[in-house]
Amino acid sequence: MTAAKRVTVRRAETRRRLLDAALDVFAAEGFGRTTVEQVCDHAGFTRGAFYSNFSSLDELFLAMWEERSAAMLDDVRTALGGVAEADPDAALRAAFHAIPVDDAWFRVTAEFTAHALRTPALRRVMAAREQAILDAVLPAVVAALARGGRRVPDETALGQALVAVHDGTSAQILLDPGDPAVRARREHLFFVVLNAYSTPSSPDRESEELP
Amino acid sequence: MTAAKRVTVRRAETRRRLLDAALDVFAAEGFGRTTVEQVCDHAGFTRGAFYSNFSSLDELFLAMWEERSAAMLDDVRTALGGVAEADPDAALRAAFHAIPVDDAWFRVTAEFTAHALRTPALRRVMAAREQAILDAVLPAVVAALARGGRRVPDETALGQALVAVHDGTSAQILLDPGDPAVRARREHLFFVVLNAYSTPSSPDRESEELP
DNA sequence: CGTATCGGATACGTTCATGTATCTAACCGG
DNA sequence: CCGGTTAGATACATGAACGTATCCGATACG
Repeated sequence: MTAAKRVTVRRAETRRRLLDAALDVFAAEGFGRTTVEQVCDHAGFTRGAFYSNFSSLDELFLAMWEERSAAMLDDVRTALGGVAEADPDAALRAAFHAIPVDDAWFRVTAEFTAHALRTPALRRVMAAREQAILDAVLPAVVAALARGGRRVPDETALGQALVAVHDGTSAQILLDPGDPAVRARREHLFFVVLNAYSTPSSPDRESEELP
Repeated sequence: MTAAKRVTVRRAETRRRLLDAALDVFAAEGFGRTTVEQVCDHAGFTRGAFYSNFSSLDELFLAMWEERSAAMLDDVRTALGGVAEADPDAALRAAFHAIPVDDAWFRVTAEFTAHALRTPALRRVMAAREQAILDAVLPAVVAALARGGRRVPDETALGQALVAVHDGTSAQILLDPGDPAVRARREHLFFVVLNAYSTPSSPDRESEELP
C-alpha cells in the first residue's frame, strides 16, 4: 500500500506537471494548434510520459479544464465565505473582486466553449460548469442582498444575467487591459443587474447608485 | 478594361467561394484544426487556387472574418433603419431581434477573440469591430429611447453594456438552444440595461417592466 | 539480494499538411 | 487567328506530429 503509493506518488507528480503545462501551452498556442510535444517539453518530459498518462490531447485538455474550473470555484467560494460578515455593499463588491478575470484562463475557456458547441458530449460539461458557478456564487449573493434588505424573486434569471455579464465584460477588459474605465463599467453593470433583479423587501429606498 | 475585368471576375468568384467555404470549415473544424485542403475541397478547388489567392490560412481567415463582420453590421444597420418609425418599445424589441445569434459565427468569433488576445495586431481589429458595432447600433437605440422620452447620459457605458450582454447571453443561448426561457431572459436583460443606462427626460414614469 | 513491475525514455515507421515549382487551358490584346 | 498572360491544376519534396513498440532504470516485494 504505502509502497504501491510511492509509485503512485511519482505518477501523480508527472500528471500534475503535465496538467500544469497544459494550461500554459494551450493558452499560449491555442486549442487546435497545441502539440503533444510542446506540452511535454514545457513539463520536462518526453512524449512517452504523456502517452503513459493520457491517451489524447483532448483528454488532457478536458482533465485540465475541469480541474482548474473546480479549483477556481473553490477559490471563489472561500473568498465569498470570508466576506459574509461585512456590510452588504462591501460584501458584494468583494464578491465580484473575488471572481478572477484571467487572461490565460479566458482564452482557454473561450476556445473550449467554441469546441463544446460542436461536440455534444462537451455541452453537458459546460452546462454543468455553469450550474456549478451558480451554486457557488448565487447563495452568497442572495444572502448579501438579503442583509441589505433586498429579495431576489427569480434567482435563475439573476444567475444567468450575472454569468452573462461576467463573460461579456471579461472579454472587453482583456482586450483593452490598459483602460480602467472598462473595468469600472463592468462593476457598475454588476450592480445594475443586482438592482434590477432584486426588490426591496421593506419599502424604503428604491435604488442604489454607485460612483 | 472590360476584357481585363473578365479575368478579374473569375478570380473574384473563386475568392468568393473560398471565403464562403472558410466560414463553414472554420466553424465546423475549429480555428487551429482547419487545413488548407479542407477549405479547398469544400469550395471545389485544389490547393493551387488557394495559394494563388491567399498566402496563408490566417490571411484567409482574417479576410473572411472582416468581410462577414461588415456584412452583418450592414444587415443590422438596415434592419434598424427600417424600424425607425415604429413606436419606441417595438423598435427596441425589433432592434434586438435584428441582431443575430448565429451558431457558426459565434464559434468563429469566440476562437478569433482568443486568438486576438495573443496577437497584438489582431487586438486592434477586434477593437475596431467593437467600435463599428457601437457606431451602427447605438444611434438607433438612443434615438428610439429618445422617442420614448428617455435620455442616455453615458452612451459609451450603455454601448459597452449592450455588447457585453449580447456576447454573454449568446453563449448561453447556443449552449442550450432548446430552452426558450434562456432567450427570453436575454431580452429581458437587454431592457434592464436600457432602463438603467437611461433616464426619463420628462419626469413621468420611472421604470418599464416587460412580460 | 534478486526478481518482477512500473514509469518514463528512446527509437522507430507512418501519415498528413505544407509550400513550391511546373504544367495546361482559357482568355487577353492586337 | 496568334503570341502572351493569367488562373488554377498537378506533381513533388520536405517536415512535422503522431502513435506504437521496445528498452532501461528505479522501486517494491518476496
